[in-house]
Amino acid sequence: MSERKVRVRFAPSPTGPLHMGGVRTALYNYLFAKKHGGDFILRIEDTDQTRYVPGAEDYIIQALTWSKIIPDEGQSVGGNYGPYRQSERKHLYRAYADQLIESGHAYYAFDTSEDLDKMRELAKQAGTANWQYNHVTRSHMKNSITLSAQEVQERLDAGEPYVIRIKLPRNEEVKFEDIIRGWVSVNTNNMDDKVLFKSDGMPTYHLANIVDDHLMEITHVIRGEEWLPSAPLHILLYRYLGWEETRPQFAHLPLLLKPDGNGKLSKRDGDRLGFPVFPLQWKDPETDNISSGYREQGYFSEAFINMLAFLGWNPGTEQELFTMQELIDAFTLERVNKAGAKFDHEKTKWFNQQYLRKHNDKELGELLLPYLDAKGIHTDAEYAGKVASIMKERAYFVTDILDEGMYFFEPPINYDEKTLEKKWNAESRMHVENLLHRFEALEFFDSETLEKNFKDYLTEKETGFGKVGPGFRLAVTGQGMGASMFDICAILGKQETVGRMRTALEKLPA
RNA sequence: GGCCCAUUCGUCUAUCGGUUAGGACGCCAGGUUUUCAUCCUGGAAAGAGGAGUUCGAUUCUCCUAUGGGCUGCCA
Repeated sequence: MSERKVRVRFAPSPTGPLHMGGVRTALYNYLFAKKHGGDFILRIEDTDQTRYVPGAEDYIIQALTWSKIIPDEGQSVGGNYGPYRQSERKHLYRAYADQLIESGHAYYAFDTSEDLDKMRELAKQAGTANWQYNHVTRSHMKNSITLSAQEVQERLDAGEPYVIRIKLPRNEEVKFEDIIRGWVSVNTNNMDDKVLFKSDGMPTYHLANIVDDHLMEITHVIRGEEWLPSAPLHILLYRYLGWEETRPQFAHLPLLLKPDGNGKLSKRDGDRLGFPVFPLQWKDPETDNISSGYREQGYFSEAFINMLAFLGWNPGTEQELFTMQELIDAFTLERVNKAGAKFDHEKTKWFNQQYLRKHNDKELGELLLPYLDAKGIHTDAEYAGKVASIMKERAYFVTDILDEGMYFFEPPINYDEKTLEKKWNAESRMHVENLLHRFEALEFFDSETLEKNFKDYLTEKETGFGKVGPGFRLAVTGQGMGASMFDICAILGKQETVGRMRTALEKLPA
């Protein structure tokens, strides 16, 4: 057992915006690293130049920054194991592919993509299993196993395109112990001779991944379940490269599933079911299509992260609200589930509501200012904070406070029609008029005074709340429901309140 | 099709052989509230099916079913 410092990496491919499943993978890596006093490394796996999407790498960094998953090493922060972008490490990989050829664990293959497509098509038409380049079929293909050494050399010298494939042994059981899943075993007869080095001079994921993890001294590979089938190949690569001693341990995470039906959560599901699948908004550089993001939808990153942490992991206690530090302290890979987790948007909203309540009124007031500003309303954080203090208990998002409480910031322009129809009549009109006069005479305009005064009025008139309240609310807020009228009036202040009552008496039908 | 992985309330999950199978979201009912929301109380709701091991299986093994992943010179 080595005493190596824990080093993990998150290795996304910049082929588009990072989706929430990717953020969770990054999060688990981060939590594991911090829990063990280790390093969290961000490595960009851009070996497929055809799928490169401009802006994707920047998006990944911004998404992690917003999520407060901060890399210790990476292209943007530096480190002693760089570069951290595989396209800039291109020169490193070839030597390892050559090493594998020399040791007999890899070979040149000259078959073109078209050749292979044809083979697959033929197999499909014959109704047989998928065609694979493996220990059986390789003896019928153009490669350095079937061709003479001289012909191979001639083709190489002539600059003919080729790839380098791993040469898998026959009928060998490859076993490894996954931290989350336990022992996993695959027979090499069921695996194929994967391409390690492409004809464009770039390594494939398989080679680059192993080489980089080794060179960067990665101790634990924590990645999605979609990699489980190729893990045995990676095990073999470590063995053939002579790196078994320092081979990282593997942990394959369960997938995030769509809320309804089954299958991996995808961008489409978010559009279809009305929730974001991306942490940040993303504008597709080609189509200009916009995909919504949690940040733009008004989620606190802490709520988003807390929710993600619980999708596939739990601490075994009944605590559900965790700060990042608490997550770090509580996290263990052993408590990660094996089965995929369906995403639940309702629970996500609930998490946000919980975090909303954790903020004090002043903080909420400050958070409201930019939204108010956007509406052309200029006020101060203190006033917005007062509004937040009585509106926050009915809000899931900061913006709910405005959606349901715009009347705090501007007088009602329209009055709720239903309430107008049902509750506004000669009697309620008279009550508002009477209240107006009483309120005008008040010296103090706090909630308690107003309530007492209002109730005294009810007693005097020998009437009930139901006869007076709705009309009063309508006159001041234009709404039929909402927070305590006394709180509302106290915040609006005497002048504004009586002014609105007066306006209502003028504007509303007699 | 083949290989691999998985399977507890609608959803996220607890349980590491013996529990009235617990919690949370959501849902329903009642209470509080002038109203809405909050809050409080209560309720409905689960071990895929079948064998085996065991004094005893949700828990261990096997089979079946179902679901998922992979099966590219993509990651």
